[in-house]
Amino acid sequence: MADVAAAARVSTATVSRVLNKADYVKPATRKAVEEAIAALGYIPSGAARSLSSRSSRIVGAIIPSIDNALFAAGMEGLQAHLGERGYHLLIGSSNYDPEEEYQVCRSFLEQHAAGVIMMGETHSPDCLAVLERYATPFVNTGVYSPERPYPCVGFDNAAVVATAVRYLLQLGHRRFAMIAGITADNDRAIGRLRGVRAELAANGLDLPDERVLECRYDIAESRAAFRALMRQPAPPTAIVCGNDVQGFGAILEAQHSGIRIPEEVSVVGFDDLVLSRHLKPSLTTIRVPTQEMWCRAADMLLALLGGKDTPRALEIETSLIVRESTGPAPKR
Amino acid sequence: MADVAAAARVSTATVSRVLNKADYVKPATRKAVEEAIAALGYIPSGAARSLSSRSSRIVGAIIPSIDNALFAAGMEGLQAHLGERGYHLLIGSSNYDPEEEYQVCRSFLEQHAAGVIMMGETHSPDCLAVLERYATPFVNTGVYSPERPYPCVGFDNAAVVATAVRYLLQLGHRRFAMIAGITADNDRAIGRLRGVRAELAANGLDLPDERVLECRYDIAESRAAFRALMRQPAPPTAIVCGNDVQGFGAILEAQHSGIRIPEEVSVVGFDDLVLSRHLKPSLTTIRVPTQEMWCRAADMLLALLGGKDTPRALEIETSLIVRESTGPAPKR
DNA sequence: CGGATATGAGAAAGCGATTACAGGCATCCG
DNA sequence: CGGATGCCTGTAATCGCTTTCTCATATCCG
Repeated sequence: MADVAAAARVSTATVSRVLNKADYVKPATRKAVEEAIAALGYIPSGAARSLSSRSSRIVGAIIPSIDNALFAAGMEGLQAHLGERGYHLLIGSSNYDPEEEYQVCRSFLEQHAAGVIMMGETHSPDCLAVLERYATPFVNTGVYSPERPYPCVGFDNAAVVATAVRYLLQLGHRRFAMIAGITADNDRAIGRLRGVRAELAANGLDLPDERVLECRYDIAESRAAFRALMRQPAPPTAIVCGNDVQGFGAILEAQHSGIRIPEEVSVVGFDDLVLSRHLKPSLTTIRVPTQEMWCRAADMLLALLGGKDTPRALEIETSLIVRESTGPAPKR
Repeated sequence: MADVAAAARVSTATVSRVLNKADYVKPATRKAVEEAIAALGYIPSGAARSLSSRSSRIVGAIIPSIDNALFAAGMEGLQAHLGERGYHLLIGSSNYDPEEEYQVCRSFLEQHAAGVIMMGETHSPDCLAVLERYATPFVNTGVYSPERPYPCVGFDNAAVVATAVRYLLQLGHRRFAMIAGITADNDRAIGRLRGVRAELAANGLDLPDERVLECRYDIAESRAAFRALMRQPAPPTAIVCGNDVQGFGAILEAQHSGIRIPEEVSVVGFDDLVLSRHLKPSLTTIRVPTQEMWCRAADMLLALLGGKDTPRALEIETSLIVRESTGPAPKR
């Protein structure tokens, strides 16, 4: 910076003013500084900046796994969105483990993250404590709980999945099963399971434990789960999956084992990944505008950061996308 | 840090020594400091650290797109690998544009990245210049060019794709087509196209322009490309795809339009994504150990950083995975 | 037992920015 | 024409840490 200042024959303070757009700087001076910057190929030091200004333009996002089309798409959108606003995105993955989430969070704070966006609302006490201690605001995504004190952007997983269940009920299905995500420490997975149970109960139906299989969001495991469900003495006529990847597993396993979807069994997913519309049969699912969700979460976080007032809970609209994997319940 | 020092009744210098593992610190002193750190929930400032030590434990990775299963998996592995070594990973996407790559690179340098890993070997001159100016080492991945001066970890795309072509030739195929990635500014896509052309030429076969369709790594576009190829007056009997996503497009389009794979046409992909083995028919492809590639690239970068000597070009082993999407050329 | 040699810890000078605070110089007004 | 005002720019302290000196103490050896 001193080099730039010398080249432009000004002080470093003036260079700083040019860099930070603010304040009064005579156009001629500004031009001279900008030329010096360009000529020297100068890149300001983010470290020195955030040290000196006690603020960084860094936002951290913690997702369960980068290797998941849903989160990857979200990060792609979030990065672009933050980039346009002059912020940098730090990405970390928690592997669905609150302890890992806490560690990632610490590393973000080490980097002076101005704010953090996390998936879900189940966080370790340590994590919340450290965010509190460093006065770092955060937003939960993928969940909508206006009654809780934490800012969130998302939807009510239980309520949303219930719409899919209602649709299946209308089609005449009475024997349901669920391929659920691992519910341990995963409020979204828990919510979806609870939503299915509740909606069925409201209609006088039961979802017995043997028809709820938990597995990871992984095609091979989901295929195995689907196979196991369909081999039961009285197989379900409708299977609700925790997300689209599990839905893919069901459809692909059906293709391999000759089970006809939706004639023998209907399948619904959750998320509406790109592939869902292309499989055969295409997958009925819940569309979640992921990128929008992350961008709105970023907006909320930036508002919190800027001291602007903002609603502390934002509901994201989802919709049921009916495709080929669901149909009338087979006659028995 | 001063608080910690006060609590442990030592100087900040000693706290620093404890934090940085090195130097002589009496066990009792070390223990006192560590307890103070824990008690106060102290997190050292990465900014101050890298400012003061003129070095950071940050590595930047620039990939074309986060929203691509291949790169996402790579980043997942890379992050874990770097994390184990006490490094942080910064991820940026270039959107296949050298100018964007340059901008991402600048932002990494702003954050004092100690080194950078980039995809491919086609970079803007500005990008190379700025890395040079800030004495920041980098490694190219996904390519193997020992004759070039830049460190790289990957494979020879042309040579690797040629193995798939040879396999198809053995099956009796003579009329080839290719669904290639967009070749502009993409040396991997160019290499794969060149490899197919060269291997065919070596066998006296031609790959006319009308049987080479470029499209993005996107299922919808690839489906359209497959459809277009199969509607030609004399459709190909073998289609080489630029990557697995394009292969998925081919298989899914075939499912929808009733074209039988491999009876009517054989399809090969590239990368071996998880889905490839689960589709029906499953996709013959080239397996690329992505995570290993990125981790080896990280190792090379860290060696460069640490001044250790290391080969400056490392070849990653790939292999042809034969599955159901390829078969003998149909009799005409 | 005295002086050389390790060993452990502190003082203080930066690292590269930001930002009060201060001040120069036109301009403007009475 | 003098002083107030406002625009622009510079000086220097500061951010939280690392790291070089420096020094005190403990250890060792002849």
